[in-house]
Amino acid sequence: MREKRRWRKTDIAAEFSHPLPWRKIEAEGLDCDYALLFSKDEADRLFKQLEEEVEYFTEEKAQVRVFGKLHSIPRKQATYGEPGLMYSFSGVQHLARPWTPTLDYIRDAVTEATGRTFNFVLVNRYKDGHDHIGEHRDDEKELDPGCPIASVSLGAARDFVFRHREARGPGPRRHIDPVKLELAHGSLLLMNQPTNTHWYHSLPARKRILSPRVNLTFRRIVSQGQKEQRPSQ
DNA sequence: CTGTCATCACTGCG
DNA sequence: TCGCAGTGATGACA
Repeated sequence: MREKRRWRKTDIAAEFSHPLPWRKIEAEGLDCDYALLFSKDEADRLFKQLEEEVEYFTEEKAQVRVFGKLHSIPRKQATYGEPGLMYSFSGVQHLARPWTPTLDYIRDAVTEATGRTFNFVLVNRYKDGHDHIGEHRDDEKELDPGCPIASVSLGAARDFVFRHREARGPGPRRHIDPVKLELAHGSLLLMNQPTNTHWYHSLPARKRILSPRVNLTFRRIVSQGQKEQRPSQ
């Protein structure tokens, strides 16, 4: 959540009529805020609507080469946002589709709750507990470094794990306990700076989970033009 | 142009 | 069922 901001009447009305009980999640270099954004009934409705609306990348666009072998990614992905926005991950550039009504609605609810605006969302669908994502950071260079990433969870609750970059891999430099939490149906997790520079996160497989989860990570992408604005000699 | 660095998901265990 | 170690070709960047 942003501390300093200009208050508007609509903000104040929203804050005092529906104050969200935020849980602060902190560790060395990690700063997150977690809250239940939607009631179960509303989250159920939004999940169903997204299952009808969202068009995911086809299998061939969702292949990645890892250690010399091609694999289909163990989940489905889609990107939506302002017309013309491009986003690159896993070495592939994707063009954002225009906002759907439900993504529009959820984006506005996140803005209402956080005072932040977003121009892009990455949708990840995990069809069951076999689908997962490995440790990574959301550190794409086109992201606005001052804007948190807002992660909305709908569907099956899943474990979520943060690990410090110096406490992972063979021969970790330091021992730092991982930070684990469960992302509930209808929840919102804000990942504030500098979380994504020091901590990797993953959604590990949970083979007893049989139902799908849809995750929306709202981001602010800085346009190419803005990025190139820097003082010249 | 060249070297360095980070990356992604699977298999094969324990 | 979970999680760790080990597996490298590719692109970004200085």
